[in-house]
Amino acid sequence: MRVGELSKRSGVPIPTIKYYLREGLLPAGAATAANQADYGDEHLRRLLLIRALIDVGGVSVASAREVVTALGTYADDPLELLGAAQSAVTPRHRPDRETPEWQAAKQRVLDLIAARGWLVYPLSPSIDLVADALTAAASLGATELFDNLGQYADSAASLAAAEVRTVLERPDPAARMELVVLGTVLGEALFSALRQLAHQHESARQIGIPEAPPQKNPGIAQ
Amino acid sequence: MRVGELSKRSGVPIPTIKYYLREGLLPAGAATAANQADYGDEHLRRLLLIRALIDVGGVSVASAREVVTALGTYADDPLELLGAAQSAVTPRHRPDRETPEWQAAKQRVLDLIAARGWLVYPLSPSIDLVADALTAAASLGATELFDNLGQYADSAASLAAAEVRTVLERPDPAARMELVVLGTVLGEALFSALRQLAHQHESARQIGIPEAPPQKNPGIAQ
DNA sequence: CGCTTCAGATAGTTACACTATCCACTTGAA
DNA sequence: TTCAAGTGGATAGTGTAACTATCTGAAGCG
Repeated sequence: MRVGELSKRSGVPIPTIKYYLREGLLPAGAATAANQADYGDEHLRRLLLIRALIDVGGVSVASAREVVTALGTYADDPLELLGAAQSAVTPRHRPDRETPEWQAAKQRVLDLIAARGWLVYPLSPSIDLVADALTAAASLGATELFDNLGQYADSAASLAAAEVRTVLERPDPAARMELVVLGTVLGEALFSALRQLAHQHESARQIGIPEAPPQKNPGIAQ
Repeated sequence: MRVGELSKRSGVPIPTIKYYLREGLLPAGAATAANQADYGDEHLRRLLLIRALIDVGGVSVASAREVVTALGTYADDPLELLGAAQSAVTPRHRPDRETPEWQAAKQRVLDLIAARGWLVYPLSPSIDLVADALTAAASLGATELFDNLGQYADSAASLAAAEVRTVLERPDPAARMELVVLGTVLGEALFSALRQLAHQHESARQIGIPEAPPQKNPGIAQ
């Protein structure tokens, strides 16, 4: 197929496809003439993956490129791919990490990891992100928010266990690697939205519903 | 205090503080002369909140403004504030939501909500975000990732229940409202980082550790 | 008195993610 | 066979976001 059809089938505008080609997110098609190229189903699939990362996962174009590059580079090493996908998705940090408060928060995270016997890369940026959140909460006097850090860790662990199990059930290795990436990125988007809905429900339940919702058709679901 | 000290105590550069003042994220100080103003602890606190939202929560400046505005507007209505904070944090959507596949995904989400008796705003953007993730996974043939959507919902519910309980334990209403916002934004950042760590652990455990990690000092924690 | 700092205003910068044109070819239906 | 529509590749332009820099005239302060 040529760009026009690729565009129609993926829903991505032609100029954007060209942009992704330039940026190296999408491999070039097979050239059939000086100004003609042929794209296959793998291009369509790659394009859908890119759009899932960018639109649903909120990943930047640069990070998406790193992810798809890692998909090629670590085609047989799920652990490396997971690390690459995670660090690509991890935002650039701004917080000040030199303060003693931050160091204490990081130590708390390391203790949590050690207490649970978690096997993680000690240099993983995720550790610092947890410390960032703890430090920010503490600086605003909201330490009680994360008093039960253990419960967060337990929930995370049980979700992760189920996801990894699902991924490993895939027989085809190439498809399995794609699932690693999708689980990392889409799983986060999905869970965070579900968490918001659960917040709404629990707030309404524990506070009571003081007044009718402000929208048209104001009924509460179920 | 004057800007210089506000800057030193918060770690935010003076030009950035001025920018936040211009953009209405930070209220102006009390004017003491034509070109002098006085800032208090509430300005410092507000500044720390803004930086927590932006740096740790990854919220845009525009969304941060909406959140702090909502903090003032809904000073006595936690449910409204929660809704405002959630929609401020929710990213703008790109995916195509007109396809029958997406409609089916949305129906699945609505069924899940109904089955659990969750009390949520039927028009909440979070519902659409869940449908987006489901649709993206389906378009790439990864439906098995979210076969156990129920488990995600259960985890989200138990986390949310604990957080809402923590927030309601705060006696001071103003401080409680700040906790609503912090719980929404920081809680997400924290959980998503913990989830990544849990993924590392579970992957290593279920796959086995094929080789030494690539970093210097390559030991695995604990 | 003189050096620093300040508030407020305006203008400039960098990064990002596209989007638009242009050109010299192909393609494919009439 | 013709010729509009489409194409690959290159280059340039757009709009937004989040700062960052500079300027001006007026305090603050030792």
